[in-house]
Amino acid sequence: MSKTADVVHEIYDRLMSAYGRQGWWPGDSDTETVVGAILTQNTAWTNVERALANLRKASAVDWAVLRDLSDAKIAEMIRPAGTFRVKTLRLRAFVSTLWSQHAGSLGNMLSGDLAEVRNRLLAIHGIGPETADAILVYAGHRPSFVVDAYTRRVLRRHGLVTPDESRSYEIVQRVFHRSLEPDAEMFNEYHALLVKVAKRHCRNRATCAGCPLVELPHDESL
DNA sequence: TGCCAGGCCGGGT
DNA sequence: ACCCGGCATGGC
Repeated sequence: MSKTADVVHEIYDRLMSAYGRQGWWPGDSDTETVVGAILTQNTAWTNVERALANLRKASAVDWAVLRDLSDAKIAEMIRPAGTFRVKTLRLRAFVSTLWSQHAGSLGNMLSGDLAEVRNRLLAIHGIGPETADAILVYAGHRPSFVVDAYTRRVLRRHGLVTPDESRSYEIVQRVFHRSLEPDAEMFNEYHALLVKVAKRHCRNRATCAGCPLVELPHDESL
């Protein structure tokens, strides 16, 4: 048992004890989860919710409906999410691939060999590593750890990766994959908990106090 | 008021 | 292999 794995487990246990289950995207359809994953790229979640509300009102959280909607209509509805022209094209690319390669079935698209499914997602214009993993975990219920800026920061701060290593998505993800059992439900919670703790405590030095991880060995300068 | 949010792409080094 | 500018709304 490596020391790294112990710390990775310890962090999870502490965050879960402090905050409990986050239950990200619990009642939403997998379809809405995918749309949300694309809309939330570099965007505050409150803005994504407005966009999703517009789509719901138009019954557009549906692959066939989205397929038949014009770019202009989609752009208008998702406008509150920001970068809406770009995201319209990204949704279009996803819908297009879903129909051309998977008969419009998300379940079909997300089943099969995990590495292959992930590579297929990455091949879609606008789906990068984080969005692909978010789709896999939160919509596909597959164990592929989501790495974001918060994740990198926590690993860095607690000495699980060097600042240099923390820039590599691959390296950061590997820390989790080598330390944890491949459990989609746990990966779901772990990522959500990291976002939670970082938002509360990592904004600046002053908010560090009270962090559930403050008693673990760490370097505040990171 | 500026900076940032649950990134990604394309072009340049 | 990295680094950077662009994308754009709403909240603090």
